[in-house]
Amino acid sequence: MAQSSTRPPRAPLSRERILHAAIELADEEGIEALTMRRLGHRLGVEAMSLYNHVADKDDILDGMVELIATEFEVPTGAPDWRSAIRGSAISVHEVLRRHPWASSVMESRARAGPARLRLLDALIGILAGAGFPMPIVIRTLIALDSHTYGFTLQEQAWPFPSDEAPEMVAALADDLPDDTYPNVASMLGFVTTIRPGSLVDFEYGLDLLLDGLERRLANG
Amino acid sequence: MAQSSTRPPRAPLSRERILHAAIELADEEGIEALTMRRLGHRLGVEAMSLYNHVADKDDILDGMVELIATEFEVPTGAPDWRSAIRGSAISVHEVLRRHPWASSVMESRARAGPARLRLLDALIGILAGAGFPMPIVIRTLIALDSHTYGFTLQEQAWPFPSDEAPEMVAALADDLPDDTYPNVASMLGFVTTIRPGSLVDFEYGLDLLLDGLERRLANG
DNA sequence: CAGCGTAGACGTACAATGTAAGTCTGTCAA
DNA sequence: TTGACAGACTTACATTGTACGTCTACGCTG
Repeated sequence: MAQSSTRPPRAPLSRERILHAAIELADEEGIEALTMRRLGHRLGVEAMSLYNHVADKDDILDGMVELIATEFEVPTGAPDWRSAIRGSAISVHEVLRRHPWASSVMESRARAGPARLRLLDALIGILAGAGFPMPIVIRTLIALDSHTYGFTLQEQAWPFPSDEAPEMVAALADDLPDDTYPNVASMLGFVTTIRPGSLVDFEYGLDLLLDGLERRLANG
Repeated sequence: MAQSSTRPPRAPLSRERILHAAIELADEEGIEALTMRRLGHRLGVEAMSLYNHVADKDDILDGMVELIATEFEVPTGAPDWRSAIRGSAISVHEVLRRHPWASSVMESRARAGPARLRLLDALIGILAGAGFPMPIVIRTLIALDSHTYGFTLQEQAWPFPSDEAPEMVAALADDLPDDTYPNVASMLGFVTTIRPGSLVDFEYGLDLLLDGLERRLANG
C-alpha cells in the first residue's frame, strides 16, 4: 500500500499511439532520428516495451505509411477524368510534402495497405471509365506515380531549403568553372533573377503528362 | 632478412580501386551490404585502411555516384531536340537499371559532379536552342528527372523481380478482399494474362511528357 | 651507410543501432 | 487469497561508422 502512492500513472501504450508518435518524431526531426530508443523516450517508455505492440521497426514504418496514406484525397464527383486525376496527384504531393520522410519510405515498401488500395481502385475506375484500355491505364498510373514520387524526392533533396535561394544559388555559381559549363552558368544566372521556389512546380510536369494522355485518348 | 620472405605483396590501394570495388559490391549484394568492413575485406585490407584514401563513407557514396554518372550518354548530333532528350533519358534509365542502388543514392545527394554537370549543360543547350524559354527549360528538366528517377525507383521496389510475375500476381490477387477493390481485382486479373514486364514501360511516360512539350512549343 | 620522417597499413575502442531473452509487477478472475 | 497474464523493464549482443594510436618499410638526407 505504501507503494501504491509512488506508482506513476501507467502509460496506456498502444499501436496507434506508437505510430502517431513515430510520425510526429519523423516529421519534426527527420526519419533518421526515428530510433526505437528515441521513440520510446518520447512515449515515456523504454525501447523494448514498444515490441509489445509492434512486431519490429519495419512494422512501424509500414504502419506510418498506411496512416499517411489515409490523408490522400480519393477523388469523388469530379467533373471529368482529367480533373479527378489531377486533383488526386496534387493531393498526394501535398501530403508527401507535409511528411518529408514519407516519399522515400513509401517507395521502398511495395505492399500497399487499404488506404492506398482504395485510392488505386478509384483511379483505375476513373481511367477505365474514361475509355482507356487496361494496359494504358496501368502504364498511366505508373507514369503518374513516377512523377509524383520522383518530383517530391527531388524537391526534398534540393540544395536550397525553400526560401533562402538567392545566396545559395550564388554560392553554387561561384563554385562553377564558368567556361566549362556555359549553359549551366547562364541558367544559374537566370535563377537568381526570379522569385525563389517559383520554378519548382509540380503541376507543370503533371500537366505535360495529362496533355499527352488527352491527345492519346482523342487519337484512339 | 628472414622477414623479407614472409612479406606479402603490399596491396596498392587507391581511391579509384576503392570506388570500383564499392560499386561492384553494391551491384552484386545491394547497397546495404556496402559496409566499410566488407569493402575492406574485398580489397584484402582492414576497414580503417580505407580512410587513408577517402574521407568517410559519404565520400565513397559521392565518388560512386560520380563514376556512375560518367556512364550517362551525353547527346551529340541528334537530328532534333526531341530525339536528343529522349535518347538521353533512356540512357540514364539504363544506367540506373544496371546499378540498382544508384537512383536512391543519387536522389539523396544534391551536389552534382562534373559528369552530371556535363550532361546538364548539354540538355540545357538543346532545349534552349529548340526555342524553349529558360523558365520552361528548367521546369522541363525537373519533370524529366522526376520521371526518370521516380520510374526507376518504382521499378526496383516492384513486388515481382522481373520474370516470375504470374505466381506473384496470383498471390497478390488471393490476398485481396475481392469485393472491396473490384477495379484492382480486375486489373490484377488482366495482368496475369499478359507477358510479364511488358507493362513496366519507361518510354510510355517519357513520350507522354515529350508529346506535351511538343504541343507547348507549337503553341508558343 | 646510418638514421629518421612519413605514408599507409593495422588494431583497439567506443557510441549508436535493432532486437533476442529473461525478469519483474500490477491487475483481475476464480 | 492466489495465480495467471499483460505489459513494462533490464541486460546483453551483433553490427555499424569512425576516432585514435601503433607499427613498419621505403626513400631522402647527413
